[in-house]
Amino acid sequence: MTLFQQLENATKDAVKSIFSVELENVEITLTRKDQNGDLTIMVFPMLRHIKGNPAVIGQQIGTHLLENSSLITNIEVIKGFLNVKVSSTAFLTDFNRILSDQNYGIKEQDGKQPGVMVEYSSPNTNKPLHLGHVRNNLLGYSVANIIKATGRKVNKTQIINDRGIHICKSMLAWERYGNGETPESTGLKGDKLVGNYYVKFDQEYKKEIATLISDGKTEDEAKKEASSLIAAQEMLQKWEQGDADVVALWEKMNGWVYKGFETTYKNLGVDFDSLYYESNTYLLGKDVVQQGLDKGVFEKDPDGSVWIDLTEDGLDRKIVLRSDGTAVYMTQDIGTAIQRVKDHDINSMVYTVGNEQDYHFKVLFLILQKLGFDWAENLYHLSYGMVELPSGKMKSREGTVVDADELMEEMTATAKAIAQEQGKLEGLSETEKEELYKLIGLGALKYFMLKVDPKRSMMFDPKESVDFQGNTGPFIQYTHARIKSILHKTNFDSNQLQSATNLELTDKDTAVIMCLQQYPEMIQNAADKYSPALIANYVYELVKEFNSFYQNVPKIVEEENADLKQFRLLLCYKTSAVVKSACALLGIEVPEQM
RNA sequence: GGGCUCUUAGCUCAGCUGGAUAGAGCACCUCCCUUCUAAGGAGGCGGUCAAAGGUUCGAAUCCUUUAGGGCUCACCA
Repeated sequence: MTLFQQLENATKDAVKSIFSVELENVEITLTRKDQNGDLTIMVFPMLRHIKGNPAVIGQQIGTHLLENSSLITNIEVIKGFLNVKVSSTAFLTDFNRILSDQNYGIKEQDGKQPGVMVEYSSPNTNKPLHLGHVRNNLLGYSVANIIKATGRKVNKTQIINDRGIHICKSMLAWERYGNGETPESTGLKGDKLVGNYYVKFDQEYKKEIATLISDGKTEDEAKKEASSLIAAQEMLQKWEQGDADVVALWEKMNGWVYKGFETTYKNLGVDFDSLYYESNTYLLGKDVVQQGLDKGVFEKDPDGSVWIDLTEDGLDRKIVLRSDGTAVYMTQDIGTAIQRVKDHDINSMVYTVGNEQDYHFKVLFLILQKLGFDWAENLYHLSYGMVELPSGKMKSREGTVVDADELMEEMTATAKAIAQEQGKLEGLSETEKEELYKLIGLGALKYFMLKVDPKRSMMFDPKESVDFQGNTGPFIQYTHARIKSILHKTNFDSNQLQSATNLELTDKDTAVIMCLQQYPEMIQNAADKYSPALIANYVYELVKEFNSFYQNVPKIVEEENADLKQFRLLLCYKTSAVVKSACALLGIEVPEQM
């Protein structure tokens, strides 16, 4: 039981014996730093059940607590705030509770409840991954970790958009304008090579349009009649008919792309438990449409197209099947969702997709609910805002896209430059240094992306790259390394955990313990809100608290009071463990030294 | 035009279910490296929480309206 819970129970008992009132819950917060005390009991909310002056009530409760509980040693009432000073014994007991838990805050999977599927990344195979994918991947991966930490099974997945006219465009350009280049022959990453041909297609297509227009065609006509576009459309038809040559080319080029993506994912530190390909799923969902018609959820128009009318739910009328009987995006997503529940032991899904699709997912979830799937109420759209650049939005046509691979390289280079400039990391081997630069550069990038509330659009300035000071990944990594250094230099052995008793703890000591205490709650909170930002900002707070402690408390190593020294080393030990664990949830590695 | 969403310090962002005098970092100014790692710490400057109403003991937080930004309203995905 946490200190909060203990104090809550004690307060309930106090209220019961003084006022004969049973409170459902008591609101307790950390005491403001400029006030005396550690915890604050809110009296105001009790006024609904207890009539009287809040200050007087607070005083009565406080006095009762002092007399009947060993939890606190002092009280101070200001208006409706009852500030209490927690006894050292209570702190120590609580600290021991935290210490004894090896994986503090992380729950074991019980395997009883069905799992959660978390989808993220979901790239197209005609373009390399960019900054937007980076935010998507980091969010999805982190949320998966956080949900896992609450004890649920998680299946990470991505749906790969590997078919369609855009894929045929790069295939056509490779055939028509290339000389049989391969990743091997060019030394390019496969996704980059294919992406280049997608750009090439667009360039040639535009040239054709210009020529046609100068020949007297209108712009619309030119766009439709350009030979490269027509050829791409024919290629798509051939693909759908299973034409051997087209399929072989498609497989070859997609294979290059997957290899390239694999490298990017590996560098980014994300992975997947299952994969879905749109080429396998794009026909799914059509059978469900018939079920929906039978149930009266959908309606058929005279031209044969099928719709769902959501006007009563405040939404629009939405098509689910074209008049020619082919599937639309929505149909596929319905089918894929059902398929996933069949394929895996899950009853919940998280879709990490940009907020431009908010409406789509609202409709999708509503349709699945109306179709009567019991898991449909456990679907969540992890919607995130755009990543904006100082120059404005990213536009592939204007070449303002920030490439994921280049970005990671730049971050690593920045880490290297700063480290060398400041003479850090001396005494390490070259390979060790290079690994650390990468670890720090990526830590900076990840933390920067994750500390922002997912739903908000965020500003990313590649020029200034990312700061290494203040609320940043490297600061957190750095603090962890320092703690490790302390433990190392004092030959601290975590296997011989012994907590001292009867210590005079300073405010700095208790501040760190208080912060540590909130870790499990933060994880649960972050999982409920699908927000790694909560964890990120929590770690920062903890690390900041620790740094303040570290510089203002007499040097731990030279502490004369043996018990106090032991206690503070334990505090260091647990802080580093929690920092490491929280960073793991964010997908950020922490170094032992830096 | 309809719907969704965002607006907090010069800049980038926190602020968990409403709680005390709104918090960090960057930038700017003062201090602190013979000190377990200065990628650090202590302090200063900086706010009408977009605006106006409302709800109540109490509102950055909830409701309404307004302004501004973003997204979205395809037989595209």
